[in-house]
Amino acid sequence: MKPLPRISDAEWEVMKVLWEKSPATANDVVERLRDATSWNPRTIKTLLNRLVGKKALGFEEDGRMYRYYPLVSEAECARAESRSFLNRVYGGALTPLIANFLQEKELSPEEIEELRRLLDQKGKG
Amino acid sequence: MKPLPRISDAEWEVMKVLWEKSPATANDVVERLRDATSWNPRTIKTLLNRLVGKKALGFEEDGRMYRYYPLVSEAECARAESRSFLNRVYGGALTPLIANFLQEKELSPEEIEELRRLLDQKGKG
DNA sequence: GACTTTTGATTACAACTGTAATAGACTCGA
DNA sequence: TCGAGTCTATTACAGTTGTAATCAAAAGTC
Repeated sequence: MKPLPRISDAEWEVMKVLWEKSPATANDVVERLRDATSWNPRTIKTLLNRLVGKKALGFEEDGRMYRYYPLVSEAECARAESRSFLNRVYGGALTPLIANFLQEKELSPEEIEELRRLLDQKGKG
Repeated sequence: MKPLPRISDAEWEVMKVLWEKSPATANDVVERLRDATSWNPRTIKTLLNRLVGKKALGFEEDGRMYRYYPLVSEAECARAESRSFLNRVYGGALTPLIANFLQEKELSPEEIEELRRLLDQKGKG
């Protein structure tokens, strides 16, 4: 298992864009972040650069532009982040985390049903 | 609602000790972290200091020693961290987060039962 | 009272982050 | 071919974090 790069908050936003659709040029990313953030395009370029440095992104040159794409999957990053978060805040215990979230978030009946299904499956396995 | 201080990873370890039992002197904290970490006592003093600066901890003087105690509760910090984590990694959606955790963590039948109970309650509410 | 020990306070310092600005290379239109 | 625009690369700079060392004050020891 390759060691995952540590992706910061701001960098994560950039990764999300590229996980959603890639490859994409810097300008594509800027465009797709325009609504969600108020970042200067320079800032986004910097983040792209750092992510390349961390080997979270790769790119192909296309003329003088780069087309960036993820080198790590969203799922594996999310898992890694989740683990470290769970350990840090809840000492690794899943139940209190979920209990806490359930308490404060509204869930649609469909979501509740979905989760119940997952639990059932877990109970059987 | 008072704004919560941002508590870093290392600082969180220190907070956990004080959430568990306080007030405690710096040396108490050092002692109680000896097993869990390999930090130099100086480092722990620094962290205590920073946490006081951030108003996450308060202290009473006891001679030339301080007795530290939390100014913010573990529950509120955990909630705040959870929210920001959920937003960052899962775009605020609870179901995928739980699904992800359920997938990779082992749960005892009791835990599953407990979670099912929580869900039922949620479904009714 | 002078010296050592102990405790918090101050200072250190590099890596990482957020947030850009500037520089250098390349391209395209005139 | 020359200037204007457009990319990426490099540099900037302050705040946070991890990880301590040093300083200064107080307190106990001889």
